[in-house]
Amino acid sequence: MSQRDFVSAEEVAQRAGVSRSAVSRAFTPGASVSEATRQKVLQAAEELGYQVNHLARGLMRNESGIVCLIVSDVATPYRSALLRELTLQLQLAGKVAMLINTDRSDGSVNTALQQAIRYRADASVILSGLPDKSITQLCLRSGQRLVLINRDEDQSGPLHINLDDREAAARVVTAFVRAGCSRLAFANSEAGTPSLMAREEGFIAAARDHGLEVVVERHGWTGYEAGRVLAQRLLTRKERPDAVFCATDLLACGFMDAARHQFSLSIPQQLCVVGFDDIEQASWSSYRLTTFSQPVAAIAREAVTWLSENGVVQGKSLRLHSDLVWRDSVRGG
Amino acid sequence: MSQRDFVSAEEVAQRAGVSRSAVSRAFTPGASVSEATRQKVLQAAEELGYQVNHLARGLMRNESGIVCLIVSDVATPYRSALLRELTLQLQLAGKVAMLINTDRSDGSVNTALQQAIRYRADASVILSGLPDKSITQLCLRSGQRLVLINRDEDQSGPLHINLDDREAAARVVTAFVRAGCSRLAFANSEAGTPSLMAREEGFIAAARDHGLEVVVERHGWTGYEAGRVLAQRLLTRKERPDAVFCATDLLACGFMDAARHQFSLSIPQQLCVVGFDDIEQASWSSYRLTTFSQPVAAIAREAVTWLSENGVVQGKSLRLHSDLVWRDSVRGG
DNA sequence: GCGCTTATTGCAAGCGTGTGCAAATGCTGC
DNA sequence: GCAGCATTTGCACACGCTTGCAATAAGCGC
Repeated sequence: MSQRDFVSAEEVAQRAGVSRSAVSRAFTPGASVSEATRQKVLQAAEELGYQVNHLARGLMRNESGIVCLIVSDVATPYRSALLRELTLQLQLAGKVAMLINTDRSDGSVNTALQQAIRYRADASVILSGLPDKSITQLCLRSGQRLVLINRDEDQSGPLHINLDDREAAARVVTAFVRAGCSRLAFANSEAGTPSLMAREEGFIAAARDHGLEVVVERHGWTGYEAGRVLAQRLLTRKERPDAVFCATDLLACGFMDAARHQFSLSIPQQLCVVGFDDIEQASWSSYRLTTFSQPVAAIAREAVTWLSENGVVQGKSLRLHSDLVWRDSVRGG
Repeated sequence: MSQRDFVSAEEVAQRAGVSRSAVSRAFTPGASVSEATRQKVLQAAEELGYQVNHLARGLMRNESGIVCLIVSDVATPYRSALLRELTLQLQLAGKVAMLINTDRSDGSVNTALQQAIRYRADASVILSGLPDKSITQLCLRSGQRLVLINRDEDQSGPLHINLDDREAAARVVTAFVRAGCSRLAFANSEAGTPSLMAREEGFIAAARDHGLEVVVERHGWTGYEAGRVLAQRLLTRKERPDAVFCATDLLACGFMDAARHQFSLSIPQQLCVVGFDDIEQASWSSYRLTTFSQPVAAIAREAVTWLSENGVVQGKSLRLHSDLVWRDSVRGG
């Protein structure tokens, strides 16, 4: 262990010629200190470079100020956008984000939550995977709040934030039929996330309402490469689809690239494509993808306000709306 | 404040019928406990859902296990890739990442570092911006380690990790002349980051060695949109460049899209483009961009091993090599 | 059983902070 | 000057953990 020597409140107190409690109070909003000593303390602190020890404060207050963000595939555009928004909002609310990267194994979310408990995080936000019920129970019992984003699976304690995936999928169908498409396809990943499945099911159901069948393919883990493979599969069918809804923009990008460069199809003339997430790349002029925007800012805002409410809060379930942003990958926008 | 009630070592001790110290030792690798009591403790802990309080442990051990990652523009492909690698390596090393989002204002890195101090982070890794020397001094004096990635600016305490930007830039020049290009341009952002400037200067210098002039344009903050603007500026010159080195892949993507869709230029026939970072999009078939790979994994590994060495460490400066990955945006790869 | 060494155990102090409580200080009106 | 009050201040304990130290238990050769 290296030499660690942070300046403590004691030293500040001595320099300012006051008691240690005065120092503590000077850094506690709303505490009973005269302006005079407050200034003395603040100056001494400034000179010494004192910063309140949040480990100790957290220990006393039983409130660490830490919020744990549990997420896999951080490097993915949608995930990182949500992450940015969350950290931003958290900082604005005076909290700080602890980032835990999970892989796709079941246990990894559990260990992440245990880590959150060890650091006595005020709350955890889960963006990927699903923890065992026993662990969530432990969290709630310990007084740790939980936010589940796009994880469905209603439990009673946590805050659930979901999108209107099914309705969105229905809107895609009407867009496709309005564009004159009839051979619909859905390109999904094998991840089987609730929100992805909701899009798939919603799409199939809405198509059926229009008397249309849907060809579904699933492959890989919601990335660009998977999109290419799905294109390979779907575009080589004898009845080639003329409209495909991709569960994700990343899939859509891969799909479009394969469709154009490998199958020489022109979009939207020969093939209409819709994605989901509205990642930055969807707006790039090589894609100009029609897609649904994830209301990341709203999600983050809802999450942060809920978890910084004081008093005992109860879980609730929010369903946010995702706008269809029209670009050029569907005819007749 | 909500009801917070985590289970403490005391309760575990009671249930296991041992003293509180025994519990502590059972969770401390290498401590002196008999296997029998260790098992008793572990079982009781399991039953109660006990997790060691790392706030308290950090307070005692003077070592929080927290490493602070300070970064702006998290949602950017290169940044998020580096972030992923860092969090991964940190977790492997038994540390946990605290993520602080900075904006581009000068003070924001400073406040971020203060936050790091407040949580008594074992170390901070700075991916964006540059802290005031007074703050870095405070960190080092307090025994907090500092890693600066691609920030140049040699100070003595921290670990510096940089790339061979100048050499890389020189390699681009030779690639361009080998492709028969003669009207070189450099597309940069206004950010003025040391590494970006090193690429610019290296490029100009190497071009001069070949008797070539370079047209330089700078705009915006290293994003796709800025790339489009730069294309606008550079491709409307009477002497239109036939080879452009973009300081960043993101710039390059914007540049390529504008060049193709707006100026109807074909790449690499009429225009050669090289980027930097090797973000995922660079490999997408709409771009197939020749670029330099950032050795993110190596960067993260170096950073984490350095900051988890024990004993007092001294700063050092590492310069890593970035490979040129050849794709199709330059003739004659 | 005894003396010896060695592995375990419990006690208690301490890490840096917040906060209730009582003492002290300042202020007002007379 | 003094009583009466509101505001400030310091003391001391608590938070949950680690760890040095002394005490106890265990093991061993005789």
